[in-house]
Amino acid sequence: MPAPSIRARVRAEMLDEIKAVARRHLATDGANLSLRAVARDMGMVSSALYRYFPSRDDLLTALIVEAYDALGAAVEAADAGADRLDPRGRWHAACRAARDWALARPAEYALLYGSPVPGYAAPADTLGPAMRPPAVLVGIVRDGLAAGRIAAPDPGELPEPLRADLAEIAAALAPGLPEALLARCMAGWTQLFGLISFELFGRIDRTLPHRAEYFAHQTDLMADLLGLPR
Amino acid sequence: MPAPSIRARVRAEMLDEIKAVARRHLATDGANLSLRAVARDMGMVSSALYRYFPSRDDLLTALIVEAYDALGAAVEAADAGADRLDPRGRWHAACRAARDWALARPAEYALLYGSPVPGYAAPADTLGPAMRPPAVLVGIVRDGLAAGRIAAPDPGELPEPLRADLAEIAAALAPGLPEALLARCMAGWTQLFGLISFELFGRIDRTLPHRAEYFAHQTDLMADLLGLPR
DNA sequence: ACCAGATCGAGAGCAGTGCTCTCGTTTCGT
DNA sequence: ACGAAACGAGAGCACTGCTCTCGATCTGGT
Repeated sequence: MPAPSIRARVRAEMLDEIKAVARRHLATDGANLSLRAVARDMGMVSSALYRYFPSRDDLLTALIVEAYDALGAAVEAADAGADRLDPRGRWHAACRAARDWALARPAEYALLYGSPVPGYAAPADTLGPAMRPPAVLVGIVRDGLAAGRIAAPDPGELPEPLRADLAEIAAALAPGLPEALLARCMAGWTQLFGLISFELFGRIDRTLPHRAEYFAHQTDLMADLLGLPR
Repeated sequence: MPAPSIRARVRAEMLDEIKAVARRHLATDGANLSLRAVARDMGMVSSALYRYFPSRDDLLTALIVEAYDALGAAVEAADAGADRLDPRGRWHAACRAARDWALARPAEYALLYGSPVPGYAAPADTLGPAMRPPAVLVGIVRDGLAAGRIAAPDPGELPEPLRADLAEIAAALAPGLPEALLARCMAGWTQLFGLISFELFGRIDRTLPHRAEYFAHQTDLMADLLGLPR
């Protein structure tokens, strides 16, 4: 084994602590994360932070990658915990896990799915983890189709150029998935994002206190659209 | 007539010019709008701006209100331009108008529907204009129902507490609209928001160049869910 | 065991920000 | 015509991200 030097160990711990403190600040102060405040909280001077992250954006990127992975893991775990032969149950479990994760960490969710800063271009590291939650949804539908529990919609509803685009995406994401079904998966994923964002960003009517029930019903509507068996 | 004084006229023009310059900066620099940069562009010193807007947040709020109204007006106009007896046509027209508006002003859309700054609480002035786009969608469905072209779904699909919540919202928004249909309207509105946000914030797969067709198909799926006649 | 080189934290400093206060000047209502 | 209100400019405060320098500490190879 490589026997990591003391310095390497301390540095790794430092990286983790910086991210932890930054996450704490994120929860209270929102996206306008102050490096100096983080440094102050750690008893350091701001310039010392630059030994660990070359810029504020790099710190944010690190937080984003970890958040994507945490969300993806939560959704995957929820799906894995549901009856494999019950597509609708898996669908609801996955959606609810995403909502629970977001409600518990609104600032981190906002970091992932809020409006991006114009200058900030998502580094390639974030692309993979970002696909994990939608991949779970697609996986549920793929399994249901393979088990003969979901019927493929009529492909004729898709105009040709769109069908070709979707076919290409399906080939990379879930080979064999009919294009019209992939389109419905994307609708479900879009809906899930919209639901959570609306709830988190205060766009749900104040006269709707039963939000968990509302969420369950909305995701159930999308399960209907997907043709998941009841 | 009140014969507005020269000063009042100049002040009104100044307010408009400040907002116009701020909108221009918003388009290039994103949500981190700099008051000093706006002032510089106007040949003023930053402190002079405070004669017109007491704080940066107030300027942003003014821009938000105007943007909400512009988006609402665009959606309403598109709906009004469609055949009143064709719910699906009106639905598509309204959705497309929202998308077109957003694509033409991504920064303003992000201002409206991006992640809110934690400290920033939406003033009451914004609540009314913010309801205009979803109100159009609800109106389309209400009209379709009144014309007997839309069937009300089984209310039994709603758990009781949720049904009661939706009934209260329906009473204020569209009296007589069945709760299950209102839920589908909200699903459509959520979907519309999600679609535009994903497209604008770069979350749509790069291998999907036919975005207008994709958008039309996705909104068509929601029209199916709403039971709009084809 | 030692020493050159890498790594680290502290501090000063720069350019930028939102915002406040003061001070003359201009305009308004009476 | 005059007091009061509105206005623009400027200085200044506290804050930000970030850079650079300067000692102190640790590391790996000899």
